[in-house]
Amino acid sequence: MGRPIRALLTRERIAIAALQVVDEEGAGGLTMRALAERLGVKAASLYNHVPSKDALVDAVSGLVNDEIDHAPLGDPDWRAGLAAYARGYRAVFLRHPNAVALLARRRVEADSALRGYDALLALLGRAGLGPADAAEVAAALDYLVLGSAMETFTAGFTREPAEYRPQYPALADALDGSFARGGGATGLDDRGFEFGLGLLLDGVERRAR
Amino acid sequence: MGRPIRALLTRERIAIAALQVVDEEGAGGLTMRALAERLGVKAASLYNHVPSKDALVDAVSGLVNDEIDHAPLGDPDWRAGLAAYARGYRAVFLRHPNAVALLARRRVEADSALRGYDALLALLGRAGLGPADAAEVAAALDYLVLGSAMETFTAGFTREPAEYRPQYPALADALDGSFARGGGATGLDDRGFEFGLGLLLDGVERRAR
DNA sequence: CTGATAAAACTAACTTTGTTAGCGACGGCT
DNA sequence: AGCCGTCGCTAACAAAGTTAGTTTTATCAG
Repeated sequence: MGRPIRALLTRERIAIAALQVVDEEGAGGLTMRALAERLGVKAASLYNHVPSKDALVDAVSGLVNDEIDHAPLGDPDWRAGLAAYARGYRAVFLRHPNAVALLARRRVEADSALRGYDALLALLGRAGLGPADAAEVAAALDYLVLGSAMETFTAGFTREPAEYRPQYPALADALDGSFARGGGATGLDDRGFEFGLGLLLDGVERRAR
Repeated sequence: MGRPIRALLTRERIAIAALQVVDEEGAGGLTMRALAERLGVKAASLYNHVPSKDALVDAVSGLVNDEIDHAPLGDPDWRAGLAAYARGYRAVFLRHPNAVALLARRRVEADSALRGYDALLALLGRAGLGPADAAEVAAALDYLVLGSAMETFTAGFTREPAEYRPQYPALADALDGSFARGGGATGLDDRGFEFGLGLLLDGVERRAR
């Protein structure tokens, strides 16, 4: 075919398509050939724009991270800002559940990620925390968000609550009681996250004095 | 070679070796051929004991989960028991950092895992929580433990604090301040986890009334 | 305008890895 | 003793990441 009149690919277009594949078919569905086909191209052509699949995954990781909105961290009301930031942060991961596994163990080298942490720590400083305390709170917040995005909790209980009752009565009670509050399985995940977030916000307030 | 006098392999021995490989060389190093070589055997022989690599990963996942000690959940002092359980839970993941990614998105079907959740929820009931509240606390605890095991927080900051200062002053302050408390990067991770755990325990106590 | 160079697509092929098929020696049951 | 199932082996396939080399075309210096 030779070089086309107009370039068919871009590093960015490739990354976007890759994220689509991951979202639609899971991380396992992301193969260079499948990705190429979606872009109307052959697999080898991707290597004119991306050095390796590993680098491609990094680019996808960057795309997802860029969806995180850091603006709430500038809110003068630190409590509202922190809550909004944490919820938005989590929402991004929930929008790309299949990508979480890809992102989790990657290094944070991107400038935007570092700026996000800097803004988060600055907000905690404004809330009245010393630097070392702020670091611990930021870590705990990170754990809560990331953990809730991995969502092993309700994802693990695939059967009906009643089926658990004979062997695991406390588990069945908990699932029944939680479902009664509405929202089904995601409702429980959401409330678990909100519970943790509320504790964190209160904890910041208490430690700030 | 033909059948050996004494069977060389067992499903269990294979899983143990697989976990060793993952621990030593990362999840990417786990190939059927590498695993077979470690066991003094050829790759195809593994399939006499394990139906697929996916099933093997499940077995590895089970091994790690079995390391979690559920005994503290029986402690009559629920607060001490819950803290010990959470720390032990997290310690297992920290002992197998490369395995976390394998475990995270797997279904919880194993009996031991369900029994663990049942015991956890029963403990929360003894602490005075209703079933729905207990479910939320259990979820939040899961998020904290899992998130802290994934450890993206300090793992992301590979440079010296001073190098961050020009662009990210609040981040540099936080790292400096945290390192002053000792323990280096893991110290920060530990304290972040302990901070979250303390909040959770206090939150349970408050909600129990 | 022309020609050299680099970009960007392609085809073909190599390597690694999961997996299957079929062979053969050996233990254990009838 | 004889059969059968076990269990390791060799050989090979298919899928997937990657590389080499070809071809066409944009770009830019002169």
